[in-house]
Amino acid sequence: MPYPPRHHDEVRTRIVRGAQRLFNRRGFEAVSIEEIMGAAGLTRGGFYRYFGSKSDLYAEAMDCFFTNPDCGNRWEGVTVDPSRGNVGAQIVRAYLSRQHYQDIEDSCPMVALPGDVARGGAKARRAYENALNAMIVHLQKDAGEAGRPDRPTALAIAALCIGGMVVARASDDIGLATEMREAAKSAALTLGGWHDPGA
Amino acid sequence: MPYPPRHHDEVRTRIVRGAQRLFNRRGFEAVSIEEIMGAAGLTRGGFYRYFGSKSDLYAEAMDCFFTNPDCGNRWEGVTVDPSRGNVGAQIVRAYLSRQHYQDIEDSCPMVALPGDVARGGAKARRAYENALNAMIVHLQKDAGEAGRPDRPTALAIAALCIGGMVVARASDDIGLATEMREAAKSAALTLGGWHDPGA
DNA sequence: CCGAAAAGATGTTCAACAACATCTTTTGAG
DNA sequence: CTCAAAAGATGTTGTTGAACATCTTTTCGG
Repeated sequence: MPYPPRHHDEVRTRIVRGAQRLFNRRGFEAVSIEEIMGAAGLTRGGFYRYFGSKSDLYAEAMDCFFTNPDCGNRWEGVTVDPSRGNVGAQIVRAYLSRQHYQDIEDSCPMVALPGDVARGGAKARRAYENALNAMIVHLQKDAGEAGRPDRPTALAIAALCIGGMVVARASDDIGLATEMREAAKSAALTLGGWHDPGA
Repeated sequence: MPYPPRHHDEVRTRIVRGAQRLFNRRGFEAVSIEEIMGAAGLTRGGFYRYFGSKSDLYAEAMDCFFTNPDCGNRWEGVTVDPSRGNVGAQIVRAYLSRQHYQDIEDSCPMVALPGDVARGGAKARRAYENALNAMIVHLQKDAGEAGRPDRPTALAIAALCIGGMVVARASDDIGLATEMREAAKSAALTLGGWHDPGA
């Protein structure tokens, strides 16, 4: 069997990675299979050797750094370092950072795609849910002395992170968008019991 | 000039109303002009007598009950009554209600369309921003003795309302969705200084 | 170095859509 | 009652898409 067994997986992840960026930027409907394959350096024909349909790929594009450690969502220098403790606060700051706000293509899919997902099939919604659950787990993994937030609090923090960014991205005035990010960040840090050293 | 001058406006709002529902359910791209006009009882031809393009209509479909009192977003019996005081708490409860969660078509566009808007033109983003600003104003219109929330708090409450609902809608498990709505509701009420009488 | 299988490129089909042009109907003003 | 303007219906065009079939190229095992 020609081609090393790695090759198929390599190309496959290359397709998914490119598709993530395209979906993040333009949404599910507006992206064509031809573009997706083009981003991976291929032409449309081979697509169905890797995925049963566009929707199938979509669900896989929901992978984010909460579910997949090496997914590479780092948002320009904003990193989350588990060894530094207080993971929850780190996540909040990274999530609502200016970098994440600007970096549409490498955005967390939970921010960029919730509308499409809500309208999509169960498979996409399950993938979204996975990412969300993973985020909750991370938010509760607080190693600091502040104590872990309970589950309802962790859910509210997630809502603030995702909601704050969604709203900021949908606003035209960058001033309002910034205000929203900061307000959500501050509220989330307070909720978590993590002190808020301003911007 | 035949046709009473009212007629044009009547048909126009009929088109917008129908388009809102269609956009809420299926998003911008997936809805065709033919469907929009069909929902208004017309055929596609007349569309361009009312709107310059599909995008123009889209911006108008962002109208919600924060910007337009008689927009009719009432979510099945869940009403906001300014005379009953504590408007902020009423908004939070209505916004994160089961009814609003289920009533996709009559949903607040800020929940249903932020993704499309973020990807769309400046006109749509300005319309979204209008709705958001109007919501903030209402959230600060607290008439109770609890005192008005300050602006950052109002922004955070809005993020919780919109974000909580967005995430709930994108999740597959209705249990998680409910949990999220309740957690966001509780956190928002606490933030506002309004007591939280549970579900 | 050969050939089979995997990978990828190209072709086809059918359907949908936006935008606009043009034709037909409706309506109230005079 | 008439007619012109507004409203609405229908036709046209050019484009794009998903899905799948089929052809060509690449690659590595023997």
